[in-house]
Amino acid sequence: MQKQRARTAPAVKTPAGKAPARKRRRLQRAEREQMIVKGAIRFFAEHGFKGQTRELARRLGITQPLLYRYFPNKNALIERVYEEVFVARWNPEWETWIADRTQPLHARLVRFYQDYTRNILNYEWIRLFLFSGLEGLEINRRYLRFMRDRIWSKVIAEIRFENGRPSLEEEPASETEIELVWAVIASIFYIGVRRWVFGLPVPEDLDAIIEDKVKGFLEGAPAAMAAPAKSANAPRVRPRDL
Amino acid sequence: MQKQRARTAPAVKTPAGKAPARKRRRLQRAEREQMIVKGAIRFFAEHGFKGQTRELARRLGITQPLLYRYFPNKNALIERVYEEVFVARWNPEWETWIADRTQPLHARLVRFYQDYTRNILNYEWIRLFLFSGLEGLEINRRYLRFMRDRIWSKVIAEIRFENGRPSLEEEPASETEIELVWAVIASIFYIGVRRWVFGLPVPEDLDAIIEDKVKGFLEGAPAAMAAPAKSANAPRVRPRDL
DNA sequence: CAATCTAATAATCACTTGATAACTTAGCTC
DNA sequence: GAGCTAAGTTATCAAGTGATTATTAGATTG
Repeated sequence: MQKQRARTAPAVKTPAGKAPARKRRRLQRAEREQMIVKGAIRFFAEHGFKGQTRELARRLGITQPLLYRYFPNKNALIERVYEEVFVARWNPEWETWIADRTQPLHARLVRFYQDYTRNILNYEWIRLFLFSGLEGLEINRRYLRFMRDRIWSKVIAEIRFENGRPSLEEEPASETEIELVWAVIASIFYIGVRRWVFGLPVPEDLDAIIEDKVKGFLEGAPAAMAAPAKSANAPRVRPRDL
Repeated sequence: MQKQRARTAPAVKTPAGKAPARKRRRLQRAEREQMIVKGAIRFFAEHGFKGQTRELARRLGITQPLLYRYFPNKNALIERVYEEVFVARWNPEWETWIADRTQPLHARLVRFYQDYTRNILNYEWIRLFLFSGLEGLEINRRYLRFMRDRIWSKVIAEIRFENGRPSLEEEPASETEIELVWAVIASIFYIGVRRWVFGLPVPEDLDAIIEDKVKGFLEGAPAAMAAPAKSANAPRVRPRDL
């Protein structure tokens, strides 16, 4: 709670020719909005969500209050950024591809992983995802849950099917299985972290890397999954502090 | 440049019994300093370096100006946090262990990687390292350079020696070699990211995982390194946007 | 080309936030 | 236990920062 000082109408009077008077460019509402969102995505990916609205406006070449004509507050703009990057870029066909049993599993997975990689392996996605994770934001958890429910479970189901093992309804996914499926994306994600967080050089031919990973995955995973999970049900401890 | 208003001495007069008057606990200078540093490490690991000094002070149970009796400004405190986490925790023996040819290479590497993992796989290190990377801070780059020069190069040198290949003086480390050495730590680091950034469960037995990774590394790396680097000298492109 | 609509700006508010200066007092010394 | 030293607090500054209000002006319409 903070006391609201009674706002006395300030009676603005332009001091007749003083400020540099920026040339005012008038855009269609939808067009300007899109421009703001696009700029905000880049801006927040660079500076995190604590980046300042004034600085964002400056980079967009507009005044800061204009942002508030398009979004009620800063948080609404941030929400929109998430929507645009994590939700709108989600390809619903991924689930279809993975489950399409007219194709060999290897081909399905390579197709999915390659397309998914194109989706997330860019400056904006990687950094925004990290920022949202570091702040413990709900969007981040939601995305990870979604990924697990929609993608990983399907991948596991298909591998089980391929190897004549029980369905997920009969036997829920083990930690080992989830772990193995995670590992593929993890290594791809980490390429992005190295590139856009640590500024390190990264390998060139992503498609080839993904094909390698999927190959290794399909060679090793089924056996590991079928095994009675030597450490899968072992207690999970915390390495150190907390 | 910002104009400095001439500070008129405000002649503070305590309003004789008004504030809740916190019980003042007086510590030795060194003791208080250590307490502040320790609290700051945790605090900045949670909130990033944009976390506010007032909030930090509140969590320490002290007043905010007291911080400025120990550090000239916020940045000095941040520098100290880095010093404490990234520099002071560096174990100079690591380099010795790796190069100690009285021991088998496998044992040396397992010993190093396990100890190094204990060093970095904790809430504070992982998150502070990410925050510093996201902000593009010099400490981050410096650490990575240091790691490459002091550790990776030695690991590569030892593997070369083990396999009767030319020394690093005769033939500088290839991208492939660096890539392979990186991969081991990368997968360990990523366990920390999953745990302390994304809040996901992680495998329990780190020592076993590391032993596996080192084993895999020593089985695969020498051959891959010796190969004429099929993609090592290939141009490195950027996946998408920038 | 004047009327009208609304995108865009200028001015400013209320609160935040790193930092400083003046004042207070815990606790040690003799 | 008076006096002193320095650890700690109170009050406050000035620039920063999200948000609001009143005004200006670019484009479209008839």
